[in-house]
Amino acid sequence: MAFDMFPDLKTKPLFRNGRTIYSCQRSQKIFPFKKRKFFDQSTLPTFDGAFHCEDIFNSSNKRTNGNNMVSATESSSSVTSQHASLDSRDYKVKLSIKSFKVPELFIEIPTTTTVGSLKRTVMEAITAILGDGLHVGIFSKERRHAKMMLPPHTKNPSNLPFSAPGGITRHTTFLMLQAGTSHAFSIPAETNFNSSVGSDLGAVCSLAKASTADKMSDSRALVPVPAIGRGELSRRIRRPFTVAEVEALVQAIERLGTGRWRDVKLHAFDKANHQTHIDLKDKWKTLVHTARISPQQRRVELVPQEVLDKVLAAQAYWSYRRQLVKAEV
DNA sequence: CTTAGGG
DNA sequence: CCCTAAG
Repeated sequence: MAFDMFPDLKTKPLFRNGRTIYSCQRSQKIFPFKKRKFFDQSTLPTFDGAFHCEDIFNSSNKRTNGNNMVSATESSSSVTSQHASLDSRDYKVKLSIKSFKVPELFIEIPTTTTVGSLKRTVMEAITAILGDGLHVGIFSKERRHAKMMLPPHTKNPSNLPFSAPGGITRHTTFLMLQAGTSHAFSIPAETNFNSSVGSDLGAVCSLAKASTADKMSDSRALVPVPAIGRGELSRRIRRPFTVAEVEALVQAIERLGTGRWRDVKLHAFDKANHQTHIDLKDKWKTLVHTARISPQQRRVELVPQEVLDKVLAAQAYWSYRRQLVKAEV
């Protein structure tokens, strides 16, 4: 069986199964990535840095000609191919590729790399190598570890290197290549540990973040990627609200109500805090939503239930007041 | 520039 | 978080 890294684009798509097709629509914007859910739906149950795919030609389609030959790369990957039937007319193929690796890919990554820019950087590097013939998409799956498995008595683990109340955010970036057939490889990517603490007062101060992203500082740059020159496309780095910030927000809303986000920002948050009044508004929106859904539907309990109760109460109160005001007019 | 909502 | 129509 012939192996070809990137089969002809004109050949029939190998994976017609809806669950194994990864279409990378890059019609408008490549980012933001909101496909996270895509991976969470157990789409890739065995995707632990490895790649797995399979396709079985329906036995009814017996007269399959050679165009549907299964092809895959053999570069440092283990491929297992098995014919379900010895009958040549009954052409069934089950292909499984695990541990697909791309050797020798060095990418310069600036020390201040964020997950977002890292995806962009990798994207550009890949496209630079492969050219325009392939569609390249990068998806990231992130996990949040709210519980750091600390001893019960360790209330405030401020002695730990990275002990953000919200836990450590871990990112894993997957690269999906598509060209008739789907190849994929993954790279572990970790950057940006955000750390911030809030005081007991209303004001919230943010500490300098600890960045650990210069692991590749001395890596050979196979593909020179401009570290700058794409500022317009970059997003702000994602900095999840800490519990302290949420509490400060809730207190401010209780006092000022919803709809005065600028004041909320001014009163409850330190001037230097990175969260803008828009962020506060957005956060309140998600807080209300979180408070309304059942605890089971929430992911890791970042915000204490007690605080969420206050959210609901405040939201109900100010929502009611708004109705009154509107009615009086 | 701030709000308010959808993206 | 971003984008933006409306105040």
